[in-house]
Amino acid sequence: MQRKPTDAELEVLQILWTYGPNSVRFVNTELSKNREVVYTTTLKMMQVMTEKGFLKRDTAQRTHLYEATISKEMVQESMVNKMVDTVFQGSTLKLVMQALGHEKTSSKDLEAIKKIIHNLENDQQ
Amino acid sequence: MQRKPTDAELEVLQILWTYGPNSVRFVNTELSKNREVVYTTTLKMMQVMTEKGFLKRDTAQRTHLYEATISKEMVQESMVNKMVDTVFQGSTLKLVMQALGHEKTSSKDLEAIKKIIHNLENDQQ
DNA sequence: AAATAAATACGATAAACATCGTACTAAAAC
DNA sequence: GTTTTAGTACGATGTTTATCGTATTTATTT
Repeated sequence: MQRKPTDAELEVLQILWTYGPNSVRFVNTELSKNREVVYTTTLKMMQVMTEKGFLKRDTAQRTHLYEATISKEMVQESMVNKMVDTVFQGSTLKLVMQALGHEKTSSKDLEAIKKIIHNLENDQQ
Repeated sequence: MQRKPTDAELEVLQILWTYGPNSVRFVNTELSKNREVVYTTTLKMMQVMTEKGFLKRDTAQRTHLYEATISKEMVQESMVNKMVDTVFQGSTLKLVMQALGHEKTSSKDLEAIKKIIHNLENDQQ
């Protein structure tokens, strides 16, 4: 991943991650649920994203199908790492504290996190 | 906070958050430890950041002093929230899982997180 | 006071982003 | 077989970002 995706590009990726390979029309319709976008704007963006290597496309049919080439997990990881570095002084703990402290985390989620910690602690020995 | 700070602006903020109000010279020297930056580039950036409202400056002396007007906590919170929304489907849990799963979190940090969870669980009742 | 150093002000520029209009092309509908 | 619809291609534009050079001003040194 040379450049990181921009905010607008993340919106496109999010849709393709959720629904799988799809047409420009589909992505544009999804995007339009949040904000106004002209069809050719979405088209151009997805073409640029293909040049950048974020997407690949299947041109077999008249309606081209685009697919994300970078995984959600990769992007999540690189974004988390970058954020930890730039605003949390390299401390994952601080990030987690922020995330838990300012959100109303459900007790079900808290339980899940406890389980993860439990597993990590066992692994580390 | 109208616009969010760019990556380069975050570097400047980070320095001012850490060392408090300081001169362009100081910030530029700090930045230069990581990468090459010409003095006037840093100057211009800090002037722009002042226009944007990210910094304020004291021009009483010939050497102006710049200070961050947005707190680290505010930026941290807005960045975490944005990230949760854009790449974690609104789930703080997923973010925390990512953060804990892919970093080597020390057992001391894990203990700290357990304490936070404990406190949250008590608060919620 | 003249020369040097250190600061700010300002404008120019190149690249990246986001947006959209127009032109063209292929399929579908009539 | 025309007309209408739905798609891609491509270029233009305005804005933001990051960068830096030059000019100017103020302080310090000699």
